Amino acid sequence: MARPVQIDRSKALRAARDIFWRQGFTTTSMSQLLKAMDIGSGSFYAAFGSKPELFAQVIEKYQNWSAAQWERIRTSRKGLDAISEFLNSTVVDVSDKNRRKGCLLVNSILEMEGVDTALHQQLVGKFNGLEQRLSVCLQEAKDSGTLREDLSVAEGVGYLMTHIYGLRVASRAGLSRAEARQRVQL
Amino acid sequence: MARPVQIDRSKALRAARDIFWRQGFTTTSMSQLLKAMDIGSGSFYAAFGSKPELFAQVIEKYQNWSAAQWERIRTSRKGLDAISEFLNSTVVDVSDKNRRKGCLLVNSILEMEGVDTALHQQLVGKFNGLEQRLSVCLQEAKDSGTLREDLSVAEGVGYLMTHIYGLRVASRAGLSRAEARQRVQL
DNA sequence: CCATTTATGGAATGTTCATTCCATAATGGC
DNA sequence: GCCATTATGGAATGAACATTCCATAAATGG
Repeated sequence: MARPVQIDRSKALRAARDIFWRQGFTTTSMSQLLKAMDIGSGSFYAAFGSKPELFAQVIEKYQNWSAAQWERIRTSRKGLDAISEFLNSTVVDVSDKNRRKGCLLVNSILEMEGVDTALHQQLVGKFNGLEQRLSVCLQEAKDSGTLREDLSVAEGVGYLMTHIYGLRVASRAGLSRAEARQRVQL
Repeated sequence: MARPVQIDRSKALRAARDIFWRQGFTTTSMSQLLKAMDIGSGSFYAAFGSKPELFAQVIEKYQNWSAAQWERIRTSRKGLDAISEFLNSTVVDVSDKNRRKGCLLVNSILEMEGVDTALHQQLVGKFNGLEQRLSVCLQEAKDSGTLREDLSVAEGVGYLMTHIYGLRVASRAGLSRAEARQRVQL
């Protein structure tokens, strides 16, 4: 009937994710983006709506992937083990040299502050989901007695969140994977 | 002889610092900047050169102020006391509601990555100066036996740097001063 | 009080950006 | 093989941006 769609949607989304990850949303221009995704502007606007809408879709996919990874960890581990495994995966996720720069979610939270308030809030909400998950694990550890006696669950969560922010950001600022690995050993 | 300069240079620099601190370099447009500094474009380019040059001057001033604050702490405290006091001052510095957003230096390191590589490197260098200072304090603590036995100086520095990054970034993402205060108690 | 010099801020400039427009291309049904 | 339909990518558009230009303003020495 009509000309069929040529673009590979998920391939294009992956390319967009990677360039946003490396350069951020604002810094990445439409011309760079189109070149990276290897499509023309006509197809782009037909398929993804606009630059901000594409970004939202990329974030959504990343978030789903990240949540799935957490589920995978949780099926085999509980308490401090789960947390430790999560920190290890964070180090890997965050330091994939010259492809990625830090954590896409955290980078975007920082960048969108004051640029797109709605998206910023949405991102903060998603990141806070992590706080819930960590809290559950710490409670498990508390119940089974593997958590340090003098540490409350709330304190532990605050400590971990700060540390996780720090890792994700420091790696964007040039921390090597080896250094990051060291810093994960509590 | 000629018309005298009307602008108050240090007042203008302070205004520029505050708007950059709140909004970042890229997001702040020249029209916003000129309004905040309350000067016209003619005077601006005569006095400060360009938007990036102004930014460099602002960073320089901030960095000097920050170094001076460190010196002040060091005159009265040593070892872990100095570090603890530094963390307290970080919390205050970083969470001055609706005037500031996180740490100007860290914010700029993150923002300038891939935008202005030269400035980015320069900023990372300045921030790494902190690593040196912390290292000296931890060594003092080690020597006087106040540092936990099982912690090396290098490990301690890595831990602290991650935590400091985390604090400065989390506060930009909406951490309240009260929460930040809690997280400073090791 | 005039001439000279320099500061000032708003108007003009040229560039870059995201987005839209459009001529062309590619398909399936007839 | 031609028609209807929709995808495509490059050219056109208009807004926003940093910077420059310039007529005017404000000062001092003569």
